[in-house]
Amino acid sequence: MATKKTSKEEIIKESVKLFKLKGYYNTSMADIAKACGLLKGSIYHHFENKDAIGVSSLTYIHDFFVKEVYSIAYKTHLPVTERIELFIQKIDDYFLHSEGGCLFGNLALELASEKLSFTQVIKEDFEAWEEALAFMLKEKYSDKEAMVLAKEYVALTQGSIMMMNLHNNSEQYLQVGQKIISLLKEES
Amino acid sequence: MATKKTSKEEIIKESVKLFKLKGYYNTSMADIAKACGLLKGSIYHHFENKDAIGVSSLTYIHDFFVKEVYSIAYKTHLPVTERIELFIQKIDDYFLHSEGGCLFGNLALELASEKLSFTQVIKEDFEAWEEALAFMLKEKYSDKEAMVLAKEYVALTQGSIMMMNLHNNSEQYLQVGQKIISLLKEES
Amino acid sequence: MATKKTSKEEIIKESVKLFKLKGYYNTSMADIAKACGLLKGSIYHHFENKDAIGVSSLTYIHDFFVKEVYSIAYKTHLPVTERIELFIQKIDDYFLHSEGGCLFGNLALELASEKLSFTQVIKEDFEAWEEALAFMLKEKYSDKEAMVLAKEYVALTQGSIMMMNLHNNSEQYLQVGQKIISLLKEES
Amino acid sequence: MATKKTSKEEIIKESVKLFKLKGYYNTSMADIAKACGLLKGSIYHHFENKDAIGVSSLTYIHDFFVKEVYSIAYKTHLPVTERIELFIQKIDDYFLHSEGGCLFGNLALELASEKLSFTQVIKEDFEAWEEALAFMLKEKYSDKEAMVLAKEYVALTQGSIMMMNLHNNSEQYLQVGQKIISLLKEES
DNA sequence: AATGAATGAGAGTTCATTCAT
DNA sequence: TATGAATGAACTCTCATTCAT
Repeated sequence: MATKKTSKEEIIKESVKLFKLKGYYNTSMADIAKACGLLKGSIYHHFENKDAIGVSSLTYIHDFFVKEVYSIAYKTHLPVTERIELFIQKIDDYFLHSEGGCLFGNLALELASEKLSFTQVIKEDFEAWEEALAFMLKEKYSDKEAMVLAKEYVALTQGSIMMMNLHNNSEQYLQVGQKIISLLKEES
Repeated sequence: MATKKTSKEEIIKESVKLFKLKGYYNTSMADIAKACGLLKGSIYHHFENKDAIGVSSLTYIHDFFVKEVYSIAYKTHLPVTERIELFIQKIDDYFLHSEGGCLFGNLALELASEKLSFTQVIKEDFEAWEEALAFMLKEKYSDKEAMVLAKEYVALTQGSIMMMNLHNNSEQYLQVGQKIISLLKEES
Repeated sequence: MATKKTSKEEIIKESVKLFKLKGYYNTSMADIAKACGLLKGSIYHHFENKDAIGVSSLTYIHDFFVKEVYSIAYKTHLPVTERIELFIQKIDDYFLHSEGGCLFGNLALELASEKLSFTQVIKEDFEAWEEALAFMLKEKYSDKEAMVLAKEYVALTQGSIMMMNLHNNSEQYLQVGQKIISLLKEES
Repeated sequence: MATKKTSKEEIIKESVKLFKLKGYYNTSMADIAKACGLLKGSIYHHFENKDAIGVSSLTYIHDFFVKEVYSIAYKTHLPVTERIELFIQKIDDYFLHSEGGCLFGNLALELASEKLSFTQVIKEDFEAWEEALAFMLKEKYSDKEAMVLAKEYVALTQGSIMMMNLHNNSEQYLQVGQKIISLLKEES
């Protein structure tokens, strides 16, 4: 479903990389422009300002996760054990190859109290993630239990990405996915 | 004209608040100075540069946790159930009243790949936290299991603080501490 | 509100004037900008930093002297007496109308032990000057004598410019050129 | 005739060293204080401001030269050949061991058009130097010739110090003194 | 006399943004 | 659409100077 690969998308892709690695404030418009082979003035043909790039970057990643990952939870023609494994697989694939960790987590901590338009998208993503997980967990747990477990596992995943990022070491991270899977696979 | 006798510790305290709420790059020397009732130039009387304030802020909080929190784990004259409850109590007290979340977590995500002198202190703190937790868990679990659980709970705590911060809602956070306590209190 | 199309060369020309009159450290980026009708931030569009302006200024003057003055020495189709007169004429023309003296001499004394990239260009210029003079003097003197005389006359010229500058009086300076000419014109 | 070695003199001595090596504007009050083992605020007990240190430094060196060097010219109970040799000897002793060159020459070029109180002292020194030399040269040359030669040799000395300083090489400098001596010693 | 905290101006530099070409 | 020159505000940091202690 890859779309036109417009310049706009290229700018977003490069911005995502930079925001993850360098942070939002520490990434300049010149950094973004350089990464795209442009001059900084030229970016304003595509985005109104830096914040617009920030929001678009978050939305871009959010859309990817909704379409490619969270949607898996709702493919009820597949058994839930298969769905949860696919779900975790996709998430692991993404974060184990994502230099700089998770854009949502990073910007959540850097900008939480300052840029409300950003936190809005971040919250929406985390909620979609939690709901998708909870939807699957409800096959075995009560609605309330499922939601609590889902929230816990999203938080744990974010904390693990933070540690993985800090230590440049993915060992610990991997066990998170397996724990989630086992929540549904273990015989009760 | 002159003399207000601002101490290094005062500057650090104000900086910690600002760094947590606004982030590192988004906090200016003028912001810090203003919070201390000084002009921006005056801060350089106390700190060589902004990075020195950053490292000192991290070290200040780290020292507090080592002395006031992590040390509890090693007070072996107390029963482990009492120690873990005190330990969690102290951590909860801190983070439930800490506007802007956890300085270590926030700066870890904002600066991980950019300021190695910062990540050094952050790593040290997380390791001290993990070791203190593991030390208590070893009363009931193998050395290896204890360390795995400790790492998991530190990550989970960080992730929970992130969510609490994002949603301005402490509900979910509180259950993390209780889960850790129950790891040691439940009859096996 | 933009666009005045200031060229690099314009900035260099104004900088040379200012550096000669006020010295390097005492000339601010704002001074340079103002002389060019710009704001200080705008200069960074043309030069990476102040030192780059300094080196470019020295190089600009050096290139002028190489092309317009020192080259005269090597126009061997002209008799040496004509060459030396032209050579001295050009140098006099320059320094008698150069407010603030000689950029090379001034910056040599202000920055000799601090900015090695500057002293490099300054040395190169003085050496080119000495070699050009020596090349002409070799028509009447041995290689060694010619070089000694050349070095002496460059030093004397620099000292004379210093005095001319200090006293706002060109009398003494003018005799230096005549002495050099007479070195080649007098019957031995 | 060494006087009380007051703090004031110490500050001047350190300032002279720093001004010669780093230039006037590039030497901060903190630099001077540090060199004296003081804090920068303390200097203001001895000097009203930085310019006062600058003028005092120039005057200090000027007084030294008047008393120890230029005075030699007027000791008419000695033969002029002995006087000129002593004179040159003293000057060579000074400049061959003077890191950073000549304070008068350096500040002349850095501050000529900016600090008139400085140029005043500098001019006075150079004039005293020229007059002392001329006084001796008058034994063999007309008044006018003597003055012209004296001015020429002071300028040449300054130019030579500049080159010596720039190249970190004293070879060429030494011949200047000998040339002056030979002006009086050669049989006509 | 010396200290050390503070000042206030200004240094060099960066940055998001604008806009004529 | 892209460029590149310019803006103006803000940034980190330095400096000469002041003054209560």
